[in-house]
Amino acid sequence: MSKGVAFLEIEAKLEKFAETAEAVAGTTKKLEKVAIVGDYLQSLNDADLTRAARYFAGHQFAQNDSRTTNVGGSILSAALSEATGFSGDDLYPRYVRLGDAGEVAEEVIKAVKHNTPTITLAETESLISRLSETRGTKNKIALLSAVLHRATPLEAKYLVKLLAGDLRIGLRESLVEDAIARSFVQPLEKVSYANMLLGDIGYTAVRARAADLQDVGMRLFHPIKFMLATPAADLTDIARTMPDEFLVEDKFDGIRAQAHVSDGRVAIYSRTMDEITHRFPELVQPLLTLPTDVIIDGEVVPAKDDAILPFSGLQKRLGRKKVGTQLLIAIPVVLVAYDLLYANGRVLIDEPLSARREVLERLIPASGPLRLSIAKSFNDASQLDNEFDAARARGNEGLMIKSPASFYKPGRRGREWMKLKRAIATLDVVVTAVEVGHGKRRHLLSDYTFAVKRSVDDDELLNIGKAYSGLTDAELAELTEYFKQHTIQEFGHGRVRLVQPTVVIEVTFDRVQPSNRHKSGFALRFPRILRLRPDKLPTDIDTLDTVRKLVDPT
DNA sequence: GGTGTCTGCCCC
DNA sequence: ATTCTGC
DNA sequence: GCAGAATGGGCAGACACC
Repeated sequence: MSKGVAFLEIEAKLEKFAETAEAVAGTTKKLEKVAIVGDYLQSLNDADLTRAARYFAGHQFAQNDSRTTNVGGSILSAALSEATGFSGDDLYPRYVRLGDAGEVAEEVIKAVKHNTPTITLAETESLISRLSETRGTKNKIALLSAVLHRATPLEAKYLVKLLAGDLRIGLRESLVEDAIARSFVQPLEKVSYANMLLGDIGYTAVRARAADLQDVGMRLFHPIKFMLATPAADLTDIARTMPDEFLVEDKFDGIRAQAHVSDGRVAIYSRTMDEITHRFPELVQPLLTLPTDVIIDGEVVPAKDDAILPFSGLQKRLGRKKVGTQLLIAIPVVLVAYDLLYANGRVLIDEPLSARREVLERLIPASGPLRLSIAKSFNDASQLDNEFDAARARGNEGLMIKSPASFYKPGRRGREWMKLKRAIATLDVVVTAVEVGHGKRRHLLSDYTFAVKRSVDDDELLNIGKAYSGLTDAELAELTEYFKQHTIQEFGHGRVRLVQPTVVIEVTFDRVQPSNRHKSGFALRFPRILRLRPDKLPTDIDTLDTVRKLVDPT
């Protein structure tokens, strides 16, 4: 409880949280959002401050808490149905119209109930916690519907949004940090640094209010955020951004990993700062043999000796509770180390990359299960074409280009690090089905399923992927009208439409994989739309044979 | 026991 | 992951 | 330049249902 502030001891209501969220959603101005959230947070006692800060950041639990509710659209809809008497068939068209499960909940609760606000943030926390403990879909539905039964429209709206995993009010964790910093008069950098290391925006808020952020420093086994790279458009983009001399490494297609080693203990963290050590047991021993305590940044890559294996193999080791011996033999992994954030009792992130690498290179061997990423110095971006091809020939994805002067900026995506990837090809395809979007795209048919044709003389269309990204809002709006007029058949109350196959688009992707997802027997990795091709007829599109030639060996 | 559906601050 | 948009 | 929003595919695990 906060010190000597008795009037704050009243239990916070979900209704008030929801009203505040509505006010945040009501403006697009960040400073206004931050002020609204900040004012509200100040009015809460410590326990509720913890909860509200988490919920505003869109989290059900603290980041360092690995629990999940395993509640999604299906359970939310069933619980809402049970609480209101509306059938799934009543709810579905509303979802299509409103594009947000929370808004559906608000609308139907308003229609059938006249509850007064009773739900507290404490109860909200307990509901979420019980949902994570409850086994069985039916039990989860019963638990949730009992709460929705006595909820006001606004309470239901934000309960559902929270459980759906996204508030959609134009507020992310970084703005919550900003609100905490401003309202408790602490430097923003200190707040976000503390949040990262504490792994809980809620506890961070409490510490910020108590002006107790000074001794939150980097510690082993508290992961820090990863520095990210900006995609390079082309080589001139690199040339104009990088200094005269820059470092170039292969870009590995694996899992980004941060390894902490100290005192006979090893922990490996993923980009979302979850501990993933148990999935890669073969890396523990090599890390333990290091002569000093370290925090290493690198990539877990599937590899047999020097040969890099495809990413698809590695996926079989993800999300697994136990990795069996067979899998360990079939898909061995190595940790390719490319940065060093801590060593010999010293924090290195505020030293230039060149200095960090110097220490790293003395520490890590060139080969074996723990190996060094080779960094070459270049002064001419035009030489990167060859280097790129060489990286691809080695089984890697492309190149990373880094300024040797760059400090390690946790959580930042700057231009001091760039990544170069290249699409292997593009395909001309025809749109066969469209779907409505969500949130602010709820009025648009924004999601396109597309097909190639079976062969040069067989026009049978075979779906191969889905994409939305790449088109502007204006193009989406225009296509929405067009597709409404060229719909063959509607499904799911207009959520999905089969359309006349007339719109040709050019799509790109990182690779083609065999898959059962689509009728073609293939799927695309990272599909995106390059442009509309009004100059092409549906009969001009690419064929399954073309696709086959692009398939990655797996 | 086999199969299909839903879920994940999943991983990319 | 990628991409577009508003600030 | 940054943050936010909305979107893709594949995988294992947990369940419901047969």
